[in-house]
Amino acid sequence: MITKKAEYAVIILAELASHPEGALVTSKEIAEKRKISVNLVVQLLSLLKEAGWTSGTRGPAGGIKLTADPSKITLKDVIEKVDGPIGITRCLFSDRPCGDRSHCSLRGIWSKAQQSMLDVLEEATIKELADAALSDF
Amino acid sequence: MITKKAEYAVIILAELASHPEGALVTSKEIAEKRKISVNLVVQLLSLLKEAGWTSGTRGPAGGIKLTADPSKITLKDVIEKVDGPIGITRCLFSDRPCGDRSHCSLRGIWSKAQQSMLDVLEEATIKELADAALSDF
DNA sequence: TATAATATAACCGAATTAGTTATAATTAGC
DNA sequence: GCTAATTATAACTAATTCGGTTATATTATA
Repeated sequence: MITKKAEYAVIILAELASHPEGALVTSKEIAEKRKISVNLVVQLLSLLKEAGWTSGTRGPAGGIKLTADPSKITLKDVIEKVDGPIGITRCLFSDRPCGDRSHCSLRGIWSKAQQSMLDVLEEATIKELADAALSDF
Repeated sequence: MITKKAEYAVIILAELASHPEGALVTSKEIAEKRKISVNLVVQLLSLLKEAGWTSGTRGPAGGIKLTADPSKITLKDVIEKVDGPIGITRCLFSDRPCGDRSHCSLRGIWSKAQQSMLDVLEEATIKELADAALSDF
């Protein structure tokens, strides 16, 4: 399952993307507005920074800003960064069919189902979400 | 994630469907052929029976047989029976957006991604799998 | 009556998840 | 320089889930 942390990370990025480019937003502001524990926001920002999507300035008047183009960050990217590789079944975490078989029909179905899901998550970007979110609140 | 138990259940049904209609197959045979612990096979058969897909005859010369049309059992059915309701995010287990909002764009994306996956799993049947599996071994 | 088989429930250790706590580093303003 | 605000990072924890086992009862054959 896609974890809540991954979902929060998406929300945090969308929140950042909804501010003017380069604007600094504090963890606390994000946490309060999106109703996420400040601790979690801070923890997740660490990952987002590592991925090269955000950068922070410390001290009073500090905050976080986006450093990547939100139209280039897909939901799949964010999920993989936070949760690690995506797999709807344990089978798909291996790079070959189990046992010593060369082919497995079931694996083919899992793979197709997962790819179908990933297609949607690869098409959806943080920017789209940030734009749409304006009408959500 | 789709659990191994759900995956095993699918395999067990496919194995049963690969035998002549009405033929009795023992848990032990299934377990050995598909490399699943006998205990697990037995445990899962209990669920499959509950779903109305199989029935067993006890005693020596007993076994399990399919009682449902394998072309009517979809992978989604099996997964839901074993794992319970499917949800790729926690959000989708609730029947409304979180908070007191009437709309949530992110939820819409999760929903679309999940449905896309379910479309594949709803289209795939035990019969198809059983037929294809002949070439897998 | 012994044995082979299904049926059902309870249990268990390990991993994962969601979230917290603790602590360090940096910077602005007084 | 000191204090407070803020990011940065790591370690920890309680609760849940997962994969699998164990135990016991029931049924049917020979």
